Amino acid sequence: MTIITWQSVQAEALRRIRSREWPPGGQIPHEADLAEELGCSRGTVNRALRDLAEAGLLERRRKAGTRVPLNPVRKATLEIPIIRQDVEGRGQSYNYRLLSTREATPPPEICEKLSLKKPDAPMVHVLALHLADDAPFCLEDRWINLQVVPEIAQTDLTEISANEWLVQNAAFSAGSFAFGAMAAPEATAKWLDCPIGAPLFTLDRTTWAAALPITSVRLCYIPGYQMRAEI
Amino acid sequence: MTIITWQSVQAEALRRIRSREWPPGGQIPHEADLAEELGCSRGTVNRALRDLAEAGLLERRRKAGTRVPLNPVRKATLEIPIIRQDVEGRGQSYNYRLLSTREATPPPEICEKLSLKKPDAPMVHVLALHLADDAPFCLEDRWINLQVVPEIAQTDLTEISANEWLVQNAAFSAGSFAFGAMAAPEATAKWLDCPIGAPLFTLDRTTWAAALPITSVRLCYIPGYQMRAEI
DNA sequence: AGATTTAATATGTATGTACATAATAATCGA
DNA sequence: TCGATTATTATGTACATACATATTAAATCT
Repeated sequence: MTIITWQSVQAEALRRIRSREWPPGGQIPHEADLAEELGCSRGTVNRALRDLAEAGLLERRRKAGTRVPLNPVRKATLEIPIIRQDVEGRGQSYNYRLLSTREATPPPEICEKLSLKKPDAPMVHVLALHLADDAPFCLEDRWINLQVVPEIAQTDLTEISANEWLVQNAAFSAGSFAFGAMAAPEATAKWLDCPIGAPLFTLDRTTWAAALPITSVRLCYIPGYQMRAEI
Repeated sequence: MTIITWQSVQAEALRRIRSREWPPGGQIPHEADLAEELGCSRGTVNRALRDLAEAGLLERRRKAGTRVPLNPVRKATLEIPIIRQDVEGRGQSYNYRLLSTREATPPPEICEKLSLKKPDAPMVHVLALHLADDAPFCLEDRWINLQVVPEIAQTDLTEISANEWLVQNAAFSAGSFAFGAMAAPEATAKWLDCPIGAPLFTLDRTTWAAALPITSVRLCYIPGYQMRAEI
């Protein structure tokens, strides 16, 4: 006799969804019925189905029951590694070069990303290059809010990247990402050692501590870079 | 007196992580201790911390306990909507145009994506344009494995997009995504009504039913498109 | 001392029970 | 018949308990 775990219940539910034994749009049996049929407790079924619902493969509503959605919104889990780990995970050696730091008033588009009405105080602007096997890999263009992390002004960013420093030293509460593409401007092309106008994959990230914006960064990856995710 | 829920326990744990009350690299109290301190059962603490661990904000190991990782791998949940929903979610009207369908032998790079040694059978090749407010939005270049979904050959893809048909009619078991950027080739530029060489955000997706590859698709979005995710 | 076995321990999970919550269905009154 | 109220019901969650599992630390043996 095999033991029933919530994983095995989940696997069986997945099988029924994929085999269309539970067709799209259709209602599936109640937790209690499934528990009896599969020979386990309702808690176990609940755990299994709850996870599937979180993944978007089922829709659950109190009293209404559980159904297979007609148009599932697939949720992919994307692991956003620190660039060092991304590079080292590819079996390449990681290196980092600080290109410039300065204190300046952020331009309007950065203010907008940080939800600041107007630039009331200078921020730290960091330009840095991440290298894989000593070849350019990713150009980082970052603005850091001095009002939230004033210590950054005294930090030697030649030793540790702003990315890593912030991850290890700034309490954050929320963040948003946006992926896109852009044509390499002249300065970017120079640093990434690619033709001007080359299509670059970009990752914009803004990070918050409660209601205070900490940092906004744009990462420009070398031509050909791909970011992968599993479903 | 406020009631303790697993959400409130999770919020308190998050607060301690972010406030560095539980510093990076440090061990946090045992479930049993936390349960006593917060006035709830261990099950409730377990549920709260388990979810945080799944999100990458804690590391848990049996006997070793729970610690705050030094270099958290942030996991962003990306919702991959059907393009129709993406467009309609932006408040625009969705439209779809089938540009061409044909049966052909897939080129080597498609075979590779589908993990096929060599093309042993013809597949369906579909080219389609997704429109937002009747303007080009996204060009779809798809190959579909006839051996897995032969019904696609009899389907009228002018009415329903291959994307939607497959979501609703093909049982799938796994998939992988890759995001990137490319320069618009001449044909693509023509359909998307953008300059040749314009930087395009691309999404490659391959879908499987057990060990059988169902489809491989490349979506090319218009210049300026961004895909968003929250953390 | 070094290797192997054994004990201790923190998390992982299953169960039964009880009640909460949300949404639907049924009922009743005007 | 319509609208408001009241039951009903499926999922959501909390708890206590028990045991499983993985891992570490201690103990034991050679």
